[in-house]
Amino acid sequence: MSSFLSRESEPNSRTFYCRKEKSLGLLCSNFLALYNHDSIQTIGLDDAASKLGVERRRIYDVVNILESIGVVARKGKNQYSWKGFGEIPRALEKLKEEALKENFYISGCNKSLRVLDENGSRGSFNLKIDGQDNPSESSKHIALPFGCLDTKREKSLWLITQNFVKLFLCSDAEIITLDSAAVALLGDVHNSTAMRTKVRRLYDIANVFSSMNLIEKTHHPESRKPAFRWLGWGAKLRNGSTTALALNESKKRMFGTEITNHSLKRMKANSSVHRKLNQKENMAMHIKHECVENDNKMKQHLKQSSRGFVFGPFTPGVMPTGYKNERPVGDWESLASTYKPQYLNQALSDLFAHYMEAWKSWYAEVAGKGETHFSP
DNA sequence: GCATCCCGCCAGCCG
DNA sequence: CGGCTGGCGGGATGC
Repeated sequence: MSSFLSRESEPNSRTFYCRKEKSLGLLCSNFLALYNHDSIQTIGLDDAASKLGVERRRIYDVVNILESIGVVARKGKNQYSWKGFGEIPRALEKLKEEALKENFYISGCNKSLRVLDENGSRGSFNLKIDGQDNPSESSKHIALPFGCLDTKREKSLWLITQNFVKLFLCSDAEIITLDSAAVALLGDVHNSTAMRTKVRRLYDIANVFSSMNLIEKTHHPESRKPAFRWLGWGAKLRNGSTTALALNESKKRMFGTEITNHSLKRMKANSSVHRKLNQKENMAMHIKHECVENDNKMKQHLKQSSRGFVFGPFTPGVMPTGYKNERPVGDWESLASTYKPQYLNQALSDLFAHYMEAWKSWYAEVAGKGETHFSP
């Protein structure tokens, strides 16, 4: 049953490793929330890693994927610049164009996915992302001598991501399984090791894309196999109320709560308690908390989060003026009070309240940004 | 069991 | 040589 609830005994001596809490998708959401501000110009990888409470290695993953759709751009060593979501449509457009030029196509939705290039030597596409407002940076991504370009680049997360997107963009079938994508991007179905590796990467990519609601997980109609459906970027923005990020805002894991992540290895027990909510307790619009580590500390952090403590993406410093305006957040309040009682304990409810608050300010900002500016 | 995919080793590259 | 990058796949977790 509630096997996840580790409430009982040692309130402070055991922890459970919770994988979800550390997913790339969540990390991505947090990353985006943290840097999605006009004021953000440069993103330092170290900064990101420490603010989000993860190893630098993970930041590379996120950043590489984001870069492939234009959200960030590599500036130099250790530095990326924030381009913003506005770049996404452009980047997608560009990818689509490229895909068409490259004879990038797939046929059918579940089988015989195929990617071709002019010479039949798969993978030697001529991909470049930037272009528009990234003049001299064009080659920055590949700081490699020409010789080893293909091999290295061919396998980069960046390229895989772009090709993955192309698959969707050039496909009528909106649903693609990772296996078929892997086959398409690899060509060599016989190399099972390579396949496995490719699929692993695709999972990573799918994760962050899911967190941005660029794609969504489903099942293939016939094969019943797990698969992904392309949602694209435009749809959600128009939808007014929900943005990809908005949905995920609430899933914040506790990146930024220094105590965890870095040292918390799976299997390893340390001094934190951790709870997981029942799935049923999700509130409407997909908001759900995942695992909550370290209730007590968490609680404290939440309380003081309006002071100096860096609560991941919700750092006060990042959201300077609180709510710029009162927009359609009213319902959130009622929703909040509606759902709050369901939470098991005070900490969670606090946490929830915090989320609501953070979400509101975030929402206000985004809403204000999208259309008319209320305050300059 | 199989689908997922975190984690960190370690190999290139760069300054 | 040390630091930055990031491919890669072992093996734990989730369902």
